[in-house]
This record gives sequence, C-alpha cells and structure tokens, in this order.
Amino acid sequence: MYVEIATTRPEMLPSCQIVAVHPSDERAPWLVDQVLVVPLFNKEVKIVEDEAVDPNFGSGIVMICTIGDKEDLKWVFKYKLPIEMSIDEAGCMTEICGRYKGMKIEEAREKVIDDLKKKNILIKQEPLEQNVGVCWRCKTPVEFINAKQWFLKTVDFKKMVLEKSDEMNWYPEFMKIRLKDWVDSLEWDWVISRQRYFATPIPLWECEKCGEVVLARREDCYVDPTIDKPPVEKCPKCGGKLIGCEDVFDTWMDSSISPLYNTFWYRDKEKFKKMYPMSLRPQAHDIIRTWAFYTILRCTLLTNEKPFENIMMGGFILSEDGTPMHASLGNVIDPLEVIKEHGSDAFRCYAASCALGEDNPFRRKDIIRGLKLLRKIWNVQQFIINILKNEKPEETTKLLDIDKWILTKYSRLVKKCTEQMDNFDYSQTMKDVEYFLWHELADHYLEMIKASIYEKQNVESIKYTLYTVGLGTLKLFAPFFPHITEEIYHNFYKKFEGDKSIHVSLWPEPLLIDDEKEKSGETVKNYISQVRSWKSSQGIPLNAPIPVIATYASKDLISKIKPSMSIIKSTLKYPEKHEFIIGKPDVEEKIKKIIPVYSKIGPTFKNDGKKIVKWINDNQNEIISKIMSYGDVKLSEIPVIKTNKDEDLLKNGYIKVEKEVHVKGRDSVIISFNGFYLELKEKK
RNA sequence: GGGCUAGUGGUCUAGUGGUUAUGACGUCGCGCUUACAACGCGGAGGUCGCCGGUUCAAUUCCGGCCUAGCCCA
Repeated sequence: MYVEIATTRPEMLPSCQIVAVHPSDERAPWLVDQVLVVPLFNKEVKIVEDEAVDPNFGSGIVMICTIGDKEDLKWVFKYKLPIEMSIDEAGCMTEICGRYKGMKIEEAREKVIDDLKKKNILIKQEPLEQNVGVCWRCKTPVEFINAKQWFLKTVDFKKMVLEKSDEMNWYPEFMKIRLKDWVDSLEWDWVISRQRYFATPIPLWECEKCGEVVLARREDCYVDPTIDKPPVEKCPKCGGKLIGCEDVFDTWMDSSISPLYNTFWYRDKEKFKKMYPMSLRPQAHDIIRTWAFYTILRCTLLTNEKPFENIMMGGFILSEDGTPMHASLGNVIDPLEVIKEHGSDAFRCYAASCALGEDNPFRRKDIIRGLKLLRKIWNVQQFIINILKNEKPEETTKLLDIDKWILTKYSRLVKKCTEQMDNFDYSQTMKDVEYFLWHELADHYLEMIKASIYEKQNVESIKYTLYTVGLGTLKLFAPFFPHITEEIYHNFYKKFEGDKSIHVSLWPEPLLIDDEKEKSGETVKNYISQVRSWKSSQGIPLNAPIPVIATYASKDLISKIKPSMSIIKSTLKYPEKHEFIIGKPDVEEKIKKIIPVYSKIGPTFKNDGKKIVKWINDNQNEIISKIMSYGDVKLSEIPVIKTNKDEDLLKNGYIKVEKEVHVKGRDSVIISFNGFYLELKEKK
C-alpha cells in the first residue's frame, strides 16, 4: 500500500515530518493516524488531518518538511515538529540526507528524482509555475535555515502601531493601507539580529556555560562586544566565561530611531519636548513596511507617542525608458551630473512636477522647461526691478481696476497655494505659480501697464502692485527654486524687507479679494488680448497704432472696461478720440448655428433628450428663421416630444446660438468678439 | 498568488458625470513688440488600455480583463 503525494521539493524527503490530508477528503477517515514510510529514507511519519491542506492541489495529500516554505513553518509550530534541517547555510544537503549529503540543492533534487524513477516510485512529473522568494541580486531561491536569532517583540503591538498610524496624516492617504495590510499579516516577531560584517554590533555578552546574557552599560555604548570587555569579568550566575555577541543589528534597528535622534531624545529634554513628534517624515513607498513601520513601532514603544505628524510618500524617479533604475541594468541617471549641467533649480523644476506618490520617468527635456521658467522669472523680476528704480513704493489706496484685478488674482493664488502646500501638493502649486507668473502677470498685467509707465501715468499704484506681486510671487517660488529666488531677493528686495534670506521670510498672505474688479480686469484683459491677437492675425506689428474709432458693447461691458480706458488706449495704440459707446454699430447679425445645451436638456428630459438634440440638429434652418422672426422657439413647438412646458428654448438656456456679423456701409470695418464691436476706419 | 497604485496627442503629464480633454517637450506657420527671439501669437496632432454595467449622458462611477510599478519578514 502506498499514498500518492505531489511535491516540488523531492530533495526534502529526508526532513519529512508528517503528511497531511484535508478533513473532508473521503480518504481521510482511514488515512489519519496511519504511519507512512518515506521512500528512499525509510523514515516513519504519521498522517494528520488539517484544514489548511488544499484538496485540489496535487493528490490532495501534502508532505510537511523542515523547512520547505512558510506553510511548513506554520505546521512546525502547530504540531511541534522537530526542526531537522535537510539544507545547511551553504545550500548543501545535511547529515540526515544520507548519500545525498553535501550535494547542492539542485543536484540532490535530480539525484533523488533519478533514484525514485529507478525504484519505480515516481508516478508523474510535470512542470509547475511557482512563486518563490529569491535573492534580489543573484536571483538564487531563498531557503529557510535554523539559526539562533534575537527578536524584538512585535506581534503584541500590532494594534498600537495601527492606532498611531491613524493619528498621523498620510500623503497620499492610500499609502496607509499598505502599512495596515502589512501589520495585519504579521505572524512573528521582528528578527533584529543579522550575521553580517558591517552594521551596529548588538551590545551584549553571553555565558559560554549557562547562556546568561549580560548587557552593555548605557554609558559604555557604543560597544563592540567582539573587541570590548563586558562590564563584569565573569558570568554573574555561574562564573562562566562571557563571549561577545558576534551578530549585528538589522539596519532598520538603527534607522527606526531617526526621529528620536533628531529631536535630541535622552540628550536634551527641552529640545526633545519642543521637537517631538517631528512634523514630517518624507520617504518613498518601497519602505513602508520597513522604515515607516519600524519607526512607528520603536518610537511609540519608547515614548508612547507617534514619531511624526505627517508622512509624505514620494514616488520613484524611473529611468528615461520608464523602467526602474538599477546599477545592474546600467540605466542609472546621476543627479549630480544633471545638476552640474543644468543647475539644481532646473532639476528641481522637474522633480517638483512629479505628483506625490507616483513614479515618474526622468526626462531630460523637462529640465529645459525648467530652464525656460527660470529665465522667465529672472526677466520678469528684472523688468519689475527696473521700473521700481531702487525704491520700495509707498502703499496706496488709489489702485487702478487692473491693479485690483492682478492683486485679487495674486491673493487667490496665495490662498490656493498655501492650502495645497499644507497638503503637500507641491506639483500643483508649482504649476499654479508658474501659470500666474507667465500667463497673468507677464503676458497681461505687464503688457497692460508698460505703456502707462513709459508715459508716466498711474505710476504709484502700478509700482506698489509690482512690488507686492513681484515679491510675493518670488516667495511662492522659493521652495521650488531656492537659488534663483534667493539671488533676486538679495539683489533687490532684501534691503527693504530686512530678512537675511528669502527662505526665513514670512510666507505671503492674501491681501485683496475684489470680485467685481476681478471681473472687470478679466474683461479688460480679454479685450486687449483679443485686439492684440487680431493685430497679429492681420500681420500688423503689435506696437503699430490702429485706427479704431469706437468700441460698442452692452452697458455692462462698457462699464467694466471704461475705467481702464487710458490703459487700453496706451496699450493698443488707439487714437486719442476713441469712444466707448453703449449699443451696437450698424451691423447685420446672422445666426449661423444652433447649439443644443446637453447639461440643460439631459437632466430635464432624460430619455427624450436624445430626440430633442437630434431634432435641433436636423432643423437648424427652421429654428434659425423662427428666432429671427419671433425671437425664440417654444418647447411645445418641438414635434418629437410631448410636453406641457411652454418655456422658450433660447431664453431658458436649452440652446445657444452662434452669430456672424456682417458689415453695413462701406467705409468702416467691424471686428467683433465676446460681445464687443470695434469700428475701424478702413485702410487706404 | 495577495495588497496598493497607474494606463490620456509622437513623448511625458493635468483633470473632469455634461458631448470642442489641460499643459509641457517636439513639430508646422506668422511676427524683432524699448523684460525676455532662449520671446510672443496661431495651427496640426487624441477611438482618454480592453470588455461589460449603472446613467438621459462615462475618459470620469462600478465589475472583469490586459499591461506596468512597489511591497509580501
């Protein structure tokens, strides 16, 4: 009689301890408690029943060896099996393996299989895909060995660690789940001893005879017990010889006290009280189960308090092809060389553009973007400094609409950036500041005030605004580009501000939020940029005068731009007698297209929405002519749906119209955009 | 195998339950404009990984799959 067993580790037969079958297996009732003889080794083992056996794997019967895998280890503890090792530290078969002793694992495996075949014991052999732990360097499968180690009690403190982790803010939040899953899966304590050459020695001696442990005295540390003498001559218990511990600590034993070390724990009570817990732990996501976990565990055990308030998880910088950098792959990018070539601020621009917690391929080209931005910052600041003429402008209440506009924009930016930085969303912050500097301040505000400054109009309010926004923007950039911002600060702002470095100066505060002026400013900005882009499209140089006689628009629009009349005229080189007129010039307007508004039609008509949209698209001409003659179309006029509603489509926002303007008369040209109509004297 | 995350123009990336999806790099065209031509303006370039579900409407929410990254003492 025999029992069929499938195994991936035939070379472990000599360390087979028991054989297990699932309790529900129909063979279980007569197999359990029977004794089997291990082939080739004539060793007697018992059969047990165990829920953990997978009845669908192999023959449904499993042999338990010391120690093939993690499952085996569990069974070792459960059934208190003897730990008879078949593989030694060198990866060779041990004494108990008989004629296979001294062979390498693979060799022994082959020989055992051969011998099983010879004896006709092997029934079947088939390939199996497996997931085995391997050495990260040489890819050799990792084996369990039986060795004496030092442990730190950990399993008892799982709940404590999770509670402390909940007290901290995790950025991004989902990284906390990784810690939780790790802690929940912990089954044994932390092995803190390592058999290595370089690390912190474990400061203790053991009695040769009775195993008594003698710890180093605190005042004697740092201690290397393989060199230094123990604090007592002989074993205090039996008088035996004391032998220094040759093991060293797991590296995380050292790194897990970094918050304690940095806050002067045990060295300066006051500093410690002030600084602990630390405000921030920045780290990468690959060492959550090590650095983060062991730090929380150890610091909490020693202080009863969490080690830090916030934990921020950066991603990896991958190689340019998107694969992780490894010395062995030869795809490592040396940051020092990048910095040497392009400067560290440009490099930081790339780094800061990577979203928190996400891996990003390194892109040399993104550093070029950084250089461009730095150049823009420099040029904008030089322009501002040049206008300010070595003076700090007085605070003034006589602000122009566009001053209030840019100050409002700036204040909103400060508010947003402050909130984002508080949440470690630095990549968004850098983009927001960049957008503001480049596409609000430089492209629009500076363009709008330029002519005014040259003509010496409104100089005070503009100077005040430039100084405020210039310095504030520089401060917002400071965390990202510490060098260029510091340089500009020292060159100009420092003598007025007094702080010895921009990096110790106060973070800016929002100072003005004016919704109304913000809207006016936006209108002026769009007006000017539309005219500039029209000039550009006509091939007219931007500084060439254009004969725009009048601007027509609604009362509301005119009231928004009229206060900025002088800015508009000087910026666009309008003739002095240009007029802003409420109303429309003598033009003919034609509706070109009817556009359905999905966000209005959808929620109102649900399933009928599609029919309505189709009807609108199919009946463009009919709808256009109805609007031209009656001003609007009613819902009840749509034949494809039944409705009692009598609402007007256009008036109630179910549709939008696209218009085309035609000129009436011959000696002027009309350009129109966003509700404005500009009348130009025709050229020639 | 398990947990977490990501997949968007050529490349990298932002973002959103509303139909014309952001920006950068690259590319093409136009323009020297008293801070910046290493600049400005404009254009081209996308079945938002695949399949299904929820919804009037999905790139977005849900489920499955594929691919990639990190971790699994």
